[in-house]
Amino acid sequence: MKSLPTLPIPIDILEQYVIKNTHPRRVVLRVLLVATQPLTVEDIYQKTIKDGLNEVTVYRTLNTFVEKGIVRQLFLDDRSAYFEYENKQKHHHHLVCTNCRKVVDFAYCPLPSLKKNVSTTLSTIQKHTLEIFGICKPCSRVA
Amino acid sequence: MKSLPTLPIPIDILEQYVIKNTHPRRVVLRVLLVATQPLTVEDIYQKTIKDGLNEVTVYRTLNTFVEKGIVRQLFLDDRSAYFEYENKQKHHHHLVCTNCRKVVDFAYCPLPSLKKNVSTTLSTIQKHTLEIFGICKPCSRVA
DNA sequence: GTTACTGCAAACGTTTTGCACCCCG
DNA sequence: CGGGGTGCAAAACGTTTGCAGTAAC
Repeated sequence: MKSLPTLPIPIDILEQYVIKNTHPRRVVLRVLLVATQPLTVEDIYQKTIKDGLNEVTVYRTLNTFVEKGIVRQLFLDDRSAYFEYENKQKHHHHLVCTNCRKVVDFAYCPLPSLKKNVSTTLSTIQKHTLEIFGICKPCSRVA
Repeated sequence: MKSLPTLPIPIDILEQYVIKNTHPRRVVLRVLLVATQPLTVEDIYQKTIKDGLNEVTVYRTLNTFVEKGIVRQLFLDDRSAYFEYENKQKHHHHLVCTNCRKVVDFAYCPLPSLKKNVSTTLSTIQKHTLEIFGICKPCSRVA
């Protein structure tokens, strides 16, 4: 039987990245830590209303986290941004069902084999995206 | 001396995709055909004002083109969408300079080697993104 | 005690919508 | 001539900003 991985503790993360340990930051971080897929600001805000958070504070908190490298911001063919806790241990990309919006992590990354080719144009690589969109198995059975 | 590739003619494309041949559509298509990199709606609108186009019409025209598969819509870590003429002959991805916003096409595509792996989750692949962001050589020399 | 964070209201840039008119096929 | 396309104004949406009050260190 596989043991569950221990989740990091919000306060420890805030301390580690040397940013003030405030209520909104602990709450947003907790939401992201337990999330099983990337969340929009609206998703996160809805889960934090009961803790008294303001939507603008969620935006500002997420921007701070992204700047500090605690959280990764993604764009999934939407008008809205998605956020996920940046787990440096397992870099990954995403498979997205365009029907039910379910997002599944995808371990393969092509970047290492591209670096040489890219370097003729870009002298520094900052980030990259690889997302694959389609219809997931459950959704294709229904349709 | 390399001969320039012949550009498709807007009217022919509109006919081929069976949509009404109107002034705004010909103008927007012409702009996309001669573009050397993906353009935002604002970019396109600016180039079509002199032809009397309305910004809303540019939006609607582009949405129609995307639905018909004439044009590809991309998201480049921005709040705004980018559009490029869908040249089915040469599928490609993008290298984006985060400093000067220059976008360069990138021929390599990892999808073929991923298909098998993806298929355990997605029964149909509709589209995919691969964009690499960094600092281009000219920009890195200045900084 | 300072500095940085938060909440509120208001502004912002991008995109969509409702409706009357117009033009392509 | 009918149905789809267009222009205009206005709304909707996601996100950012200014400012006064508050909390963390």
